[in-house]
Amino acid sequence: MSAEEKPLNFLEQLIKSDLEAGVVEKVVTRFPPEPNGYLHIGHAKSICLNFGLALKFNGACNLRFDDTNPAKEEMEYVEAIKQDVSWLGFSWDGEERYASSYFDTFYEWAVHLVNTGKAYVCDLNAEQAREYRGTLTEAGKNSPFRDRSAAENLELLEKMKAGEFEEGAKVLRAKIDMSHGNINMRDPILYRIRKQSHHQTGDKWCIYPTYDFAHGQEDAIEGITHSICTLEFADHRPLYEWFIANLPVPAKPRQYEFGRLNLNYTVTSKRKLKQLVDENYVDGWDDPRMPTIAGYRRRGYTPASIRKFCEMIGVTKADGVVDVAMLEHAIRDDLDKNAPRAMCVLRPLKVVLTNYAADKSENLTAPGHPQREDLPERTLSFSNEVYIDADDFREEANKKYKRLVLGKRVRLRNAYVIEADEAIKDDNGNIIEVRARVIENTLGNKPEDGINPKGVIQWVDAKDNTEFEVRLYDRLFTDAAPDSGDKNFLDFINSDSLVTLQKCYGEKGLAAAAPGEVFQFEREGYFCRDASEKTAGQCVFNRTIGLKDSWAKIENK
RNA sequence: UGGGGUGUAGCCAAGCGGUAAGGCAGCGGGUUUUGAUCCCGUCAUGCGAAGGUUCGAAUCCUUCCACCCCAGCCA
Repeated sequence: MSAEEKPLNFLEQLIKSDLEAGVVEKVVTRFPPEPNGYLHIGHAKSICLNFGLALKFNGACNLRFDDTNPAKEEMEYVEAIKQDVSWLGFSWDGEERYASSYFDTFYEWAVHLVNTGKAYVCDLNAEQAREYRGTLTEAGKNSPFRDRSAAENLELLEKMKAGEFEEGAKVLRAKIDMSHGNINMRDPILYRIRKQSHHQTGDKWCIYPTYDFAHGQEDAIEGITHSICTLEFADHRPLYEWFIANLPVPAKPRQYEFGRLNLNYTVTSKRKLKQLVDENYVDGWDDPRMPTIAGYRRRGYTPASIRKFCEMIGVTKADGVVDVAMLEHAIRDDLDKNAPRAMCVLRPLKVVLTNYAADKSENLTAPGHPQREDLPERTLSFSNEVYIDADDFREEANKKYKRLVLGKRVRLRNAYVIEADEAIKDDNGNIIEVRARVIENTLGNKPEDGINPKGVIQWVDAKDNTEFEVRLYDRLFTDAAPDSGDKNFLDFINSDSLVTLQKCYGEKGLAAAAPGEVFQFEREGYFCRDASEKTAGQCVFNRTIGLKDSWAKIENK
């Protein structure tokens, strides 16, 4: 289905009709992360949505840090977030924005609410406030401080701002309705006292606005037309609208909600991801097993594959769980089309070719990609000793096994057909070497005797190759829903999620692989030269994803 | 017993009163010097359930059921 045939999602339909009806002249969206952690695949969905909408409808999308809580936020995260959004391929409109740069305006607007009798300073502590708030089914009751005069409220607010009260001693609240069915409307908190310095504003403030008192106003200031957030904020929409209606804001943005992404076998909660990092279950936010943008990048996922995935899953208000196989399909599809091919032997088994001169060697050529003539050919060296994968040889096997078997033939990919004569074993009976013969004139030709090999395997010259480390990654969790119900996600960490293989042999051209470059190691999968500083000076390849393996299904039957 | 939201195949998802798109996964087959890719075929008499309106309902109405979110001075 072409792009123009693809049906519009509900937000695209909405924007299209808003544009046609003249409700807005130009669509402006925003991606508003809080800089309290690294971006993950769920954020990628939001990024693709917000930036994608702007692109599709010729609008603009801002990057805005929703930095209203200095206790949790750090500069490290704002830098990482900027890098990740850029890496995904999007450009925000102008400079990045910060909620904190509007703090003066927010304060003026708080004063405005106080002056219009719509906000008051409340002395209830957190516990008391909870009691007064009521429950989901019972109305709350008015705070005893609800009826302070505007003058008194103003004086107290100024003292809060001046740092004259301790944290938690007072808050500024909107005066709405303590019996409202929507708890967000029961006199929500606008400002709290936090005597902490902020990564952007330093020590200028000791009171900070809450999300509710900030978000819609940020949108209004920036001229956001469609403020898109996840479903759990739908309950906040009436409050969002209340502020827009009761404040002298320069525009009237509208909030819309969509269903956040859930992926099976994956945890996407910043808190839990942070725990995995802090407690060393993984090697940092960019560990290739992490569902973070940084993790996928290090793993070898391409920006295009992540964008494709986000397009595939769609945007709706239904909260479902997407099969991680969809993400895997997206990256396989991209890499199959674009990654240059190479050969690598993960578990080397030496094969000595007894009828090939021991002092001879030759250079063979192989296509860079079976379907892409634009990718350069590569040169493979060949000699009388090659490595093949230990899994590709058996002393005996049934007809389904299409690799090297004693007395049988196999094609060495891009090279000759060989026939195995003998398996050499050590004292424990382990096969340590195979002796085989090259079948004459089979480079590019079938055997002249008509006995064709059943299969093709990869190999590497044992005398001229590149040696490196390979890290095989698998899903981080063994359970499809590791954080559902009362489960503890840490109980389901896959102990085999990282298998490190030393002394893997790849064709010699791989020595020139650039950090971050991805190859298909034929018959194995896609592998990315690690680009992390953690492995600087070493040659390490991370497995992005294996090839689809129908043999595994046959074998496991 | 409150408020908000959602139910279309194993999963994601079109559908907007005219007779169930597409993708992922699966299954069967073909091509192949990658057990990959690619190609072909297959996969909902059924749209949470029951009633109703209509010539005609996944779409409209009624009732019911299930699931998700909300009682941070987090976002």
